[in-house]
Amino acid sequence: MTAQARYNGRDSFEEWQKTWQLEDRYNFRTIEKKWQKIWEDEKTYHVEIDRSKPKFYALVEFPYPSGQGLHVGHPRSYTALDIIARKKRMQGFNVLYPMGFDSFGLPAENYAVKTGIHPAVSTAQNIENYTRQLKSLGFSFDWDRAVNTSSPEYYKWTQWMFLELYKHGLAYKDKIAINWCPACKVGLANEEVVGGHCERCGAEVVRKNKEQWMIAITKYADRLIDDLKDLDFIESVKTQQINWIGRSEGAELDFAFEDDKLTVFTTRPDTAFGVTYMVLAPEHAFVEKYMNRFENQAEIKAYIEKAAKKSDLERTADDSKTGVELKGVKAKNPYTGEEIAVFISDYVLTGYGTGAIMAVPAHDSRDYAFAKIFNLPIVPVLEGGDIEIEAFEGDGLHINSGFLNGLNKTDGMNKAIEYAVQHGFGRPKVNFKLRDWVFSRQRYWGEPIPMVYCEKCGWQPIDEKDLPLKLPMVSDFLPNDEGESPLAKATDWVNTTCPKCGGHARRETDVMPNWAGSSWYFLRYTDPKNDEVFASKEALKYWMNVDWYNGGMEHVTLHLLYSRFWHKFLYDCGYVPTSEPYQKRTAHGMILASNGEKMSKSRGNVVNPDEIVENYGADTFRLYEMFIGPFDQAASWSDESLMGVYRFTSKVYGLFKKVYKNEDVPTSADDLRAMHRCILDVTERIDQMKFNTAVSALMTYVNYLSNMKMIPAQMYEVLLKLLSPFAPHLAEEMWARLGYSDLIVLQSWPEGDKKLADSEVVTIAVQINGKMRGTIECAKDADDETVKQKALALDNVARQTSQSEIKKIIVVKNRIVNIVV
RNA sequence: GCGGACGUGGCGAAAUUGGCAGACGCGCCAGACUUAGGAUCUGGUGCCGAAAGGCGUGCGGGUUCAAGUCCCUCCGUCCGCACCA
Repeated sequence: MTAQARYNGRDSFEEWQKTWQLEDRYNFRTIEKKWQKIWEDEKTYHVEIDRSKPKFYALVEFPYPSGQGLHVGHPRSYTALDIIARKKRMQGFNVLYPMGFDSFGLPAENYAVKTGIHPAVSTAQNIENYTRQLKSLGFSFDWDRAVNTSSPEYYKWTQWMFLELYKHGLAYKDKIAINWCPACKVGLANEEVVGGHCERCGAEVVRKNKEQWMIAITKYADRLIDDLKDLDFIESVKTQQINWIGRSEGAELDFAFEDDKLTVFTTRPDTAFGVTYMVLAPEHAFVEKYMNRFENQAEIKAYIEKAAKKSDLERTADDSKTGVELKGVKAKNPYTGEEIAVFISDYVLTGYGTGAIMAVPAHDSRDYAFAKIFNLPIVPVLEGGDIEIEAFEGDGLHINSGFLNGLNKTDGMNKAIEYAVQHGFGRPKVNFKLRDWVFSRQRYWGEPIPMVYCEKCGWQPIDEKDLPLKLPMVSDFLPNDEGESPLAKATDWVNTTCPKCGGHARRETDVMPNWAGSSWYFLRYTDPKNDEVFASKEALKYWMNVDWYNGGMEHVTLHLLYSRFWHKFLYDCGYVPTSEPYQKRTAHGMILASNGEKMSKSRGNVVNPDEIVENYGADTFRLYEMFIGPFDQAASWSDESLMGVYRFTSKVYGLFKKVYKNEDVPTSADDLRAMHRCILDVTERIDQMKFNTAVSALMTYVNYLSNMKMIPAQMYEVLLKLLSPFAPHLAEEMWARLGYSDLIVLQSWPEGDKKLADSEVVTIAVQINGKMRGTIECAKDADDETVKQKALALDNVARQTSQSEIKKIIVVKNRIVNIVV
């Protein structure tokens, strides 16, 4: 149908008006369901590779389908990228905007323990419920591409990728002290320990030695930092990644210790002349090895035992330093030849550097605190600071430092390392806080690790053709106190044959962590049904990278780091075409309850999205979440503000009565200005994620239209197009009522004209000595002299300038005149 | 302790990045129409003041013709990390 068709055969406004009997209220319940069905039936948002168009891949973090259903926080992110996706579509891009479910995880398993309902059953129900809720909000997801990490078709490839990691030597088994949650009975990655407590249940985490599958993410540490510089990530995300990886450049130095070498890592080799003692972590190998040489063995053993019992939290919560001297032994400073005392103390960590330090109390606050307690010498080797008060950690010129004297920090460091290398007792060294990724979980509801253990052949990967290795059905989901996975009880499944020798072997009973499936899901979206490969080269080449990825700040250290690593590994193997998965990453703020607290079931302040959709409609809900405040900041829910947006949608609906054909195109300069201003503002603000002010711009425009007697059709059509990414159902409905038979979401995005958007007459503020005294109306870009004369002619100005001398007049074009007297 | 973000009406917030502070919305006040329903419409609304006018962006200072915006000191809030040598 063409534009002409819409007023067919009618020539008076009144007559035209009669053709649409508007209900008094905007009936969103019927309207929204109607359009959702049409979009679904017509597969409006389904995409395929189309080389005639530029592609755009918009991604949001897929949810864990919890039993509580969708949280009002989820749609904030989904709506934001839905708006971006819809706008890009209207701008001619081939847009991939997919959704799926990260469906392995602890809650489903805990629920199973409590109720006996199998995780597979509850997960399927929850996914169904989430899908219904998401569809009720009118997102433009391509549902044909939905993925589900707990389906065998999906985790087949997660397992396959694990095998690739194993074959490339990046997955290995190691007995290490892991973070153990005694309540969940599960090993946790460092990333899952928050302030010494289990991220999930809050119980205090203890250390426990266990054999675990590890992934050598540290091999990628440098690249994970360095490659950030070419990415369009918000600064806070980059900073968090960098801090988490924690690169420190320094040196390793060997100190003579008995007839052995005691190696330390330091970032300040320049302060080596100020070393007055050394400290080992209580777990350091030398303590055990040389125990019989120490004079105070009983005291040392008692200290080690005490330290072992302390959790990390206890160790760090108490920053008063404790320790024991290893009496009877000395170390030798390689720079000075001086003999120094050696201590053990739990302020030195076993897992970082070499587990031993050289202590420079004059220039390190921790060493300083320790030296004060144990009355050890404090020798300053840099000028500046006062060691009577505190350690001096700043820069200065070296003193008491032999050949380093007179050098500053940087020069001193270079020289000190150079000297150590020449004399064979040291070398430059880079250390990272990042540890290898603990990849085993003693749990049921996760991807089985496709490895078997044979007495003869050791750990063996299962054959690729046997993938997926399906998770067996069990009915008892409790791990035992030894921390063995529930899978250990499925003996039929556990006992198998060795792929190498054919003899008896046992399957790995630990499963993968939740982070595994989410490390590559964005790749699967490009080709979700493929059962030959995880995604075809063609699909990956066309769709990757993700152009814009939005998610929560809570995932920017863990998930983002893991998935970047995982992707880089696949890139190195030649399976994906790009070395980074996400070109742009943004983050949204949380939605809090009205009192500013987090929403939670226990607090009873949870807002249910279903109720909002039922009572106000999806469009109002979407608009409200965008209007609530700056997108990247936390915002509190408010029912009253929601009403304001509801009024707005009703107004848009009501305006239809005034749309009239004889005024098809706006002619007055004011009308044109209002329209083009709105186009430019909304367009720009969507790109910048300033959704709250984009909605404001729409409101301003609607207020303008409300004040018109009749609305030229084009002005209303532009409103609908600009509104359609935010409130797609309403826009679609009114578009259809205008007489169009094709969908508004397939129309092209309006072009704003900057010239028409600007006024020919500008209001210029007039100031005297920086204080506002009045305003004048001038033609746009009027020359300074005209503006000056007009300003001076103002009553208010004339009165004040007559009494004093004008020193200077500053004219800022189209903005302001400031008269200095 | 370290790192980051931030502090603007009664409230959520805007401010073209140095140029009329408070757009837009909530709430509130007044009026209209109605008085069966979170109603709708019109106008007003930073503070003090009857008015002229004055004062206003956490506090104090500075730069500038001009500061919410830039610089320095302090205070406060939130979020990360937390003995990483």
